[in-house]
Amino acid sequence: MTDAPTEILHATQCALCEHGYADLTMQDIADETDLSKASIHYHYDCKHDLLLAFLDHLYERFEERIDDPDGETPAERLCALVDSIVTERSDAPAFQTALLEIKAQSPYDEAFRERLQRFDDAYVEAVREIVEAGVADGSFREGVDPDVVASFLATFVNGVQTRHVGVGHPLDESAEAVHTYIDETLLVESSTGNATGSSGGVEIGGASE
Amino acid sequence: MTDAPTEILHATQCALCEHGYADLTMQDIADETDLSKASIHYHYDCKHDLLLAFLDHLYERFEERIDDPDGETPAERLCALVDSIVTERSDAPAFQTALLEIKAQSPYDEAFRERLQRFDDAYVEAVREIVEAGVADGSFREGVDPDVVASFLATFVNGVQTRHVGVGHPLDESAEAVHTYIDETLLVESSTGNATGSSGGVEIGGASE
DNA sequence: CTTAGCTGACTGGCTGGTCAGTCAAAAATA
DNA sequence: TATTTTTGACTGACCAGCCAGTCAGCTAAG
Repeated sequence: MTDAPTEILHATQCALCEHGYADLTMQDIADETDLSKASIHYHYDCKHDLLLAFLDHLYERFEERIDDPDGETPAERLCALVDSIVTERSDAPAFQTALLEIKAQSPYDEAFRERLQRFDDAYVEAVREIVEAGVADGSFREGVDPDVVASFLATFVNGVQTRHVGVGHPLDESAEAVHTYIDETLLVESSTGNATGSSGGVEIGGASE
Repeated sequence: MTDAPTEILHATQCALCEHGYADLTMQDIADETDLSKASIHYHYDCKHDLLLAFLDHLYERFEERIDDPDGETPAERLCALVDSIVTERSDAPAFQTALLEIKAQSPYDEAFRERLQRFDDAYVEAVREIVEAGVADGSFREGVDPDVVASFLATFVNGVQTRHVGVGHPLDESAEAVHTYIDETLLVESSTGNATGSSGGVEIGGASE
């Protein structure tokens, strides 16, 4: 049994997946717990505070997830880092949608923006370090600028999520596109081998749920 | 003076910029017109119908805008097409935000999704044609697949908007990143000359007075 | 007894949508 | 032409439902 505040944060995630951010009510969250709506107000002063706490909670898990991605070579690690966001997870689709809703609210909310900035900064930095390692290591081209590539990939990954949520563009197609980008633009061209040890031969048209 | 329905659509855009999608009320829209809230219900049965009509209205302007972009060479035209969405305009930031809010609602609304799909399809197709022309024309590498590149750029452009709205990532930096991508990945490497002249662009919802 | 945790019942504000009725202009009628 | 009727555009007032947040009070543990 976890303590109430943590249980509420967990319930918030469930409720977000089921109802989305826009339609999220305190009652929805309460319904995912053994507590009443009033109890949630006992632990978190207002809805806004709860959401901020939730984002902070989420960031901690995010940080762990992107820290030290799987893979031997920088190319593999870079792909793993991209996939960690792009690849579909069990509860992902609905949750990604809710996150995009929150992103879209960030201009109206300084505190949200600040939190999202942390996610972005952490991700860009993680990518940058790997690219930097790849260049030092000799597996990436000499010309590549880690800062530029990191920002480019971060932007692209944002696009993957948005386009997936917005028009249902399949994630695996996007994933393959990034892998191709990494192989062709970043890697020094030795053999045509792709160090991209990702899902072999994914093709277009996977009907995503 | 325009007719009432058109005036209401215009008012919808203004209200969206001022209040965002999430906080948009029928009263907000009415306040941007000489009409009352009830009058808007006279012309559009419900809020949802009005929003759909607004998206249709927007699509018409979007189609015209991306049709036949400025530029002599395919590379120039491609950059113009990218810039037409990426480049900032006076009232753009707020409106881009509202559009992202709508995108984030698309999973909950079949009709929205259908409209957004049209935007995406039209844009991808416009890019594809230009890339195809570039390959035929010899200015782009032989290996490039117009479909893949078009989808890649469409995804990236989505990311540009999302990252701009979500964490305030500067648009011009993104624009430069795409230009670099086009120069280095698409263009056959003759002289390092970049045909990439960034032009004053337009985008999804240029509010014409 | 005190207090932390919790709750049902309630409130106040907001918002989409309705409705009876106003009004001017077009259409019909004499 | 003069008068009446119809109709399209519009409106203020109102309603029903929803939801964040409040509060007095309950209970069990220390």
